[in-house]
Amino acid sequence: MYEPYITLLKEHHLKATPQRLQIIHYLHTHHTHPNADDIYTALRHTSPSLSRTTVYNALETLKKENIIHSITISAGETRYDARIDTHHHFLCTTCNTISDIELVCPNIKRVEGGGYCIEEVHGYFKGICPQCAQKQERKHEPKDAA
Amino acid sequence: MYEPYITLLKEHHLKATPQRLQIIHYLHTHHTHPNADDIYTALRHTSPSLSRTTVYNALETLKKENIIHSITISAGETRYDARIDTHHHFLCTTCNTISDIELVCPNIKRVEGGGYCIEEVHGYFKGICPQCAQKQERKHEPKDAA
DNA sequence: TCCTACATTGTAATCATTACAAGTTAGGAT
DNA sequence: ATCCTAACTTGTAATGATTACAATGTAGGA
Ligand SMILES: [Mn+2]
Ligand SMILES: [Mn+2]
Ligand SMILES: [Zn+2]
Ligand SMILES: [Zn+2]
Repeated sequence: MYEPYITLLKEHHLKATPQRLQIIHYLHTHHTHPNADDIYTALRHTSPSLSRTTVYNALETLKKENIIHSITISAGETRYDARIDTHHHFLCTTCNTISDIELVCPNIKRVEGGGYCIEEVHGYFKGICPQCAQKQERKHEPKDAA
Repeated sequence: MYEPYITLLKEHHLKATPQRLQIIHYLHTHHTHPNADDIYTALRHTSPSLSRTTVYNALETLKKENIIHSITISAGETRYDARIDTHHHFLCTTCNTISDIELVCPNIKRVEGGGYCIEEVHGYFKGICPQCAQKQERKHEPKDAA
C-alpha cells in the first residue's frame, strides 16, 4: 500500500518512516487541503504516539523536496496539497472548504514580458461553493420541498 | 492634507482619529503592501505614543468597511493594500517586495459556470522581480562593468 | 547484527494577532 | 463654548500557529 511512497522518499534520499508514509498517504487520500493540525488529529487515532512536531517537520521536509505543496489562503494557517501541478483553488467562506479549480493562468507570458521571473503561480477565489449556494437557495425559495 | 480621508471615514460613520488618518495616509503613499508592524514601526517615529494594537484595530476596521484590503501571500503575515480594485501581485523571493501586477482574470465566468459564487479574486506570482533579476545577471556576466 | 546519521518526540520559546480593561477623545447635543 | 458619551486608543495579558531544542529512537547501509 505504501510501496510507491517508499520509493518516492528513497528517490529523495529521505528515510521512509511510518510517520512520513502516513502523512503522504493522508494527503493523497484527502483532497481537502488540510492544515498541519488536521493531519495530526486525523492520524492520532491510529498512531497515538505521533507528535505534532513530527507532522510539522515532515510537511516541511516534503515541501522542500517538492513532494507536496503548501498553500496560504486563509490568514494564520498553512494548508497542504498532494497535488504539485499548478492549479487554482476556491475557498468557501461558508464551509471553509478549499477545492481545486482546474484552470491555467493565461497571463504568464505577459508578466514575464515585464521582466519578472515567475517561479510559482497562485490563484484562488473566495466565495460560496456550489453545495453551500444550493443550501442557501433552498432556504429562501423552498418551492419544490419534497 | 487629510481632508479626503476625513470625509471618507465620516461617510463610513467612523471617527476621524489622527491614528486612522495616519494609517490610511501611510497606505496611500507607500504601495509596498506593508504588514501591521511595518506601519507601526514607520508611524512610531512621528507618533511615539501609537500602540501596536491601535494599528491592528484600525486596519481591521478599515478592512471591514472595504476602505482597504488585506492580502495573504507569505505565510504568517497579513499585508495591507490601499487599492481595493481587483488586481494581481508579485512576491519577490529575493527582496520580499510585493508589487502590483495589472491583470484581470479572464476565467471568472468559467468558474461561475461551475456553480461557484465568486466574492473575491486573488492572483499572485512568486519569483524574482526585474530589479533583483538584473542584479543577479550583472553578478554572473559582468561584461559591461564601468 | 551493529552502527550512526537521520528522525521522532515532548517541551519550551517565538511571533503574529486578539482579548480585555482602563483611560482618552471626537464630535453631536446643549 | 462646554458637556457628554459612545467610540477609540493604549498597554498588557492571552491565544494559536509554528519553530527551536535536546533527549531518545530507528531506518537502513556496512
Ligand atoms: Mn489543490
Ligand atoms: Mn496591490
Ligand atoms: Zn461551502
Ligand atoms: Zn526583488
